[in-house]
Amino acid sequence: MEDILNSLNDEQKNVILNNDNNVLILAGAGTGKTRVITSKIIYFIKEKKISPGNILAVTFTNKAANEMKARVQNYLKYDFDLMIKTFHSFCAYILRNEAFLVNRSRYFQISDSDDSIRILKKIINENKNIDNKNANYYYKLIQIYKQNLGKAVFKNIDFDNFKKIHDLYEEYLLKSNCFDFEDLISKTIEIFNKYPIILEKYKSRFKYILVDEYQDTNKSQFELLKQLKGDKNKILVVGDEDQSIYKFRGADINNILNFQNDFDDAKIIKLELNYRSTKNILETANSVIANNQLRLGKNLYSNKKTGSRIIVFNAANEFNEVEKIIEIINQKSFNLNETAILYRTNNQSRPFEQIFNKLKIPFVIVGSIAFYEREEIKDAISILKWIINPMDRISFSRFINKPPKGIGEKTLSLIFKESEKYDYDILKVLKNINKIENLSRKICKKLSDIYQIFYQANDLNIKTLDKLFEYYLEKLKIYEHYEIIDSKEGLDKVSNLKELASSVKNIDCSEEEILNYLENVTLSPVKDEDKGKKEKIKLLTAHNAKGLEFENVFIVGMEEGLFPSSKSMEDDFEEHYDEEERRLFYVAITRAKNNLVISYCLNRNLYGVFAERSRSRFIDEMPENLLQLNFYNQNVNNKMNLKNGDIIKHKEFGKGKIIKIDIINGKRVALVDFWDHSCFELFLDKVKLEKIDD
DNA sequence: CGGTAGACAGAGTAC
DNA sequence: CTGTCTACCG
Repeated sequence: MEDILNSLNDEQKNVILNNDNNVLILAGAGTGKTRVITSKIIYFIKEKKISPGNILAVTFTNKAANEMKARVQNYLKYDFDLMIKTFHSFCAYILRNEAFLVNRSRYFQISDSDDSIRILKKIINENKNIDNKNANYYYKLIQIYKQNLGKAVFKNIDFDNFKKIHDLYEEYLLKSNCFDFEDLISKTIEIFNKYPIILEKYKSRFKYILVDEYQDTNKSQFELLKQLKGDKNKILVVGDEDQSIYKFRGADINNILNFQNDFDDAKIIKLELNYRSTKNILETANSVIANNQLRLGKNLYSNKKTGSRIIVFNAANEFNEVEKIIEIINQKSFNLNETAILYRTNNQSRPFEQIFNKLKIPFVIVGSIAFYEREEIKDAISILKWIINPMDRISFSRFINKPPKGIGEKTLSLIFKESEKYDYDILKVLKNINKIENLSRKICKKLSDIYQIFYQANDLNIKTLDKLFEYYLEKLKIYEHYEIIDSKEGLDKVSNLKELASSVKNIDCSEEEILNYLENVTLSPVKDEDKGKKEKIKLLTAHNAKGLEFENVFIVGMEEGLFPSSKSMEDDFEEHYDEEERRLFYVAITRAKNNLVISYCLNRNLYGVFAERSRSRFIDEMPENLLQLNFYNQNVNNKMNLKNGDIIKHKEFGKGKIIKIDIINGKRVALVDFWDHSCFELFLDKVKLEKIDD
């Protein structure tokens, strides 16, 4: 233990040695908070002789949880049951034990947002009398409603209409023996409220509750912590209000701002010594975030060198931006593996992918869970989900008609209706499929064939999950289904399915293992970053970059409307409307250890048309004396090198040919012969033209 | 029921 | 420009 304490600075030691209070550790970026939290756990176990089973540590990502677990176990050198989980997996754990109290079995499956939206689409289609809003809209409302534990918090919506859809959706989940993401939290709370004896069980078990990323907790997660926190146990939360960037999924920054009021004897300990970034980078970050009002306040300092200035440049458009970045990388000989490109929205990766591919520059898109969102992967997983939980309507609907065999909405409705006779067990419906009237002979035969596939699997005694996948994908003709689509796409899908199968070679086919696997896949799919360690540039969103660090960081697309995003600001027309976006920018800046480069485009293709952009307000908040500015303000039409004879497209006038380009009063004017109009003179700095190849 | 064409709307972050 | 929804036909 001495060695651990010695490796900590005074701020950090303070955390370890303070055990009498409920504590908020206000930990700035790069101040070693993971180290502190794991040291604390080790201290509890070794010095305070607290049994590992009495400690609960909650995080937001499985990655963080696993890291923490690994560090603690590595130090203590023996295996024990450490309850280090994400909010969602912790609640799933409780629900596996107590689900019957909310009318589910322990084999419940988790409906992800995609599944939930499918359910809502179905409901909307079947109830033509409801408001014609889309499924996404209702999904969002339902999540908010659940996060607020059933309090109607919305203004300006038809609550009765909403409630009707909500109730139908709940019924669907209930009959499917499923929970959605928010249910995991809210149903746990419901159980704790209804059955104090159950709550008491967990409350007395967890003597110490540690919470990571406290600034990201939402209303229901806060409520859950409040429930678990009794008179006798202590809570220690770690967070940074300046890194609260998950408002869109309900995170409430007030939880961290009000910690001292919410818990008695609460003490705040600040960690401000940053180990990550150069002084220049840190000072830039400090200046930017100082513009926020909603803060507890802290000022990071660094013992590292001053470092080079922050490069800020602009580019003609998003392709030019990529080219300039490549130039900088080459010029400065950045190590690709230590270089990250951060953007606000996922689709901004495109120009990078295109150009990197063309130039054979190795890259990886980090953190996209795209693999598990693919149609074919979800199909395959839905088969497993349905085996474990034969009530799961949404999973059943997903694979049953692939390849197409005439089983559509109508047949499904009949099957679901019939399932009422068997406690909603759809497998039993298939077993007795002949008993359904109004079902064509053909469909009946198909369904009973499918039943045979599932029935026979029992006799085969399949040992590992990959073999099980192979069996069903083969027998259900799903490989065939995708192979028949004679295109690259179909082949990609088959190879993705094979990849999925080979990723589960080591997983046993026991019910418990499969249950566990399905939960992991839904709550924390393995992300691409984990695969392969080859030298590659990382592409990722600023959100995904949280918690990571790189030698060299590029933050691109720093334009008004994009970063800060206009969408995000629509949500929030209050006083502090751009603060969340500023925090996100702050998170992005503080990822950089040594080199930081910021860029924006003068023009960007949106909806297929080039639109002029203006630079982000956040750029102007960076201290100019720390920057190396590289702006040019050449008009982009000039940059396009328009010349006589070029074919261009104008938004209003359509296509035309440039007859000549003149300079009038210092401005470039093009005379264009439009195909559908006569000739016009256009000031090139005023109009938006798109050059066309033909 | 399934496939497709053509209209239409729509760019945001994710457990 | 791209993905999604709708309407219609086989």
